[in-house]
Amino acid sequence: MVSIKDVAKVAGVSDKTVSRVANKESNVHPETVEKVNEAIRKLGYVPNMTARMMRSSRSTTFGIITDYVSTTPYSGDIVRGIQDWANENKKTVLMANTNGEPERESETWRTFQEHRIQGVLFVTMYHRIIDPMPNAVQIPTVLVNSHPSKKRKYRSIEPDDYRGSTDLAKYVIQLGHRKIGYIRLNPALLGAELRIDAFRKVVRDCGLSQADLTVKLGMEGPIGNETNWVHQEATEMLSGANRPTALVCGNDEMALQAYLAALRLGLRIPEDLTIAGFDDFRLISLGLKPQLTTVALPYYDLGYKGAELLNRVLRGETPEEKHENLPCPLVIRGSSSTASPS
Amino acid sequence: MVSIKDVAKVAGVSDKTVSRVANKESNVHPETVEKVNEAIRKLGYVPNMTARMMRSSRSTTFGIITDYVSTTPYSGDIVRGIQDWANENKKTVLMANTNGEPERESETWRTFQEHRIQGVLFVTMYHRIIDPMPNAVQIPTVLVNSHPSKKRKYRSIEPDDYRGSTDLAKYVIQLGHRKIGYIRLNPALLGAELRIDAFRKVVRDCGLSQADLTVKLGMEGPIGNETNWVHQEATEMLSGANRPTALVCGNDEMALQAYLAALRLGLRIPEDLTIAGFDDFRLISLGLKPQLTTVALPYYDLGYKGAELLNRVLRGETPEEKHENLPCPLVIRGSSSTASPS
DNA sequence: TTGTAGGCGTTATCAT
DNA sequence: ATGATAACGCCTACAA
Repeated sequence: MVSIKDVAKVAGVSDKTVSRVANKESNVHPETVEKVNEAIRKLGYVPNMTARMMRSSRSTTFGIITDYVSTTPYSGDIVRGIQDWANENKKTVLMANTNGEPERESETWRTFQEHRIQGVLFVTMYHRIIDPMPNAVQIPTVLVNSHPSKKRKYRSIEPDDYRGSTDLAKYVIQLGHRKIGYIRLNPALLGAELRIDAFRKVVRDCGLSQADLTVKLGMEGPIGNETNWVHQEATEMLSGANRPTALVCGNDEMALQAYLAALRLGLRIPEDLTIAGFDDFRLISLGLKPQLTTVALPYYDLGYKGAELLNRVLRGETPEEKHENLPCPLVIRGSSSTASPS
Repeated sequence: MVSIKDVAKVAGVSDKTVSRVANKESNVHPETVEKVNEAIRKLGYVPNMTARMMRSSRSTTFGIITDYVSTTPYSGDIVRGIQDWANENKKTVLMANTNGEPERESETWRTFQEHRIQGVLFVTMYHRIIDPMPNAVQIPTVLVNSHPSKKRKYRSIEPDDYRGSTDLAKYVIQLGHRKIGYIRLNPALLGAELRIDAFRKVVRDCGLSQADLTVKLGMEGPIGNETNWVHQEATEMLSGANRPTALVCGNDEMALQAYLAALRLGLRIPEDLTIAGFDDFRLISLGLKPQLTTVALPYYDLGYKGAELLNRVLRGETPEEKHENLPCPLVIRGSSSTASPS
């Protein structure tokens, strides 16, 4: 490989001068700069980050640890967000996936240490409580899309499920719906509780009785292999004479099930029934016809702002144990409309 | 940071000996190994890859370039496949995403050169023909999920759309269906042609007349912002007296549209109508009820075997311009059944 | 404005 | 089986 010395020889200057030019330092004679740059071009010299990093012991690499398995497709947007931030700020990104296996997680921490990484973004595919690496590792870390367990101190950046669900509830009630069905998310997810709590609170605050809100459990069991009651529950809920005029689902996958159930019962959406979901999984939310009203998960922003947060942490600008909450915007589409006067 | 010299001092040996132990070289006295390892443990020494790489100029890092935008969620599985292979083979993975922007692509090549990466996996989110980086870069590269344009020589690994579609066509015909509808993929996708060509050939080979196969275009326009005719076309196709008993769609997104259209027409699936898709986007294929028969895209394997192929290339074990095709397995689920005797 | 000396942490080479 | 010395490519510190 062509090194700084080769360039120096061709340009007829010292290697240090080449270094200066390569780093765009001031105090180099313009003519010299020109000369050196020409040599660089001629030889196709590309600086060696490895050497640069070693000498200055200043890394510009972030590590990403994910726990993806084949579920939760759009959570990959978190990584895109991180990469965009990294690209804009001249950082490089080293990535590893644990498949959720603790052994691979600790291997990864080790590898990242070996590479003298600046900091780590620990990305989970769904919103939950975690406790990364029991064995002490001292690389600065930010949790993305998860909340740290009490034991350790980590900064985190998370979606504001509670607020998003509040907005959705208010919207549905403002549409005039007074009989509302709600099919709950798997309780194993942190979002499940936040979303139903928020929804219940709004219902109460708006003066509706709890009887106007019918809540059913849609899924349960281990993530990725849950039992799914949604179609059945929705069918039952929508078959009664006193059926709800709006059916809210814990997420878009469940909304799809409810949607199918409604169509099979001959209900028109949104004229006869308003359906809404959560997550904005576009394969579903944009795939349905009419498209699905839903609360979007800010995956991309979680990544982008997570990287930003990590950067602030590295510069000592952020206190320990700081948690950021990112808004989950309500996306209104065709599956919801005002309650028809019945 | 604690270095090899610190360990040497504590263990009372030379730094080279520590190096030997760290690299598990033979010809070190067992007692010495023990002594050194204890010092390593005591000091928490972690080797510095940066320095190691510099000295031996042997990199163990693969670069991944993706062109993801927010569409095509499951293509992230390609990356998972790569990461799994990398993990199993002690490679590290540097990642960058171009968002499809050429400027970012060339920045990325540059960055990878700076990091003295071993090789690059160029991953596209959908199956298409590409021509990476017009400006010559000499890092060994394997294209994953795309086919090189004629101009340059690249190895590639791609899904066998043709074969997958052939299997699906045979299956549908074996079920006894004689009137078949087919809604085509956006012609901008490489898979579109492969899939319809294969389908047509099987129909011909099985002695059906072309009149028994009704082909409609389902989507067109720029990827990510296409015009969608599927629901409309499906409704039309299924409304006629002489309607098809099986409706095959270019992918699962389109199958969802067809599914909804069928339900709205009061058709039962699969009793009245067999529906099949392509891609196995599980949010849809497992979300529908009954679940969708489809041809799976081997995303994970593309990544895993792509990494494997790159590794072989790096070891000089693979000739130039070699293309691998990976099978797209037919996944039979509830949305398909034998044609009812009408 | 430019150059020299030295060292970052590791491994290659050659001795012992 | 172990060690001494040099070198990888770059940058820091200092000098000219």
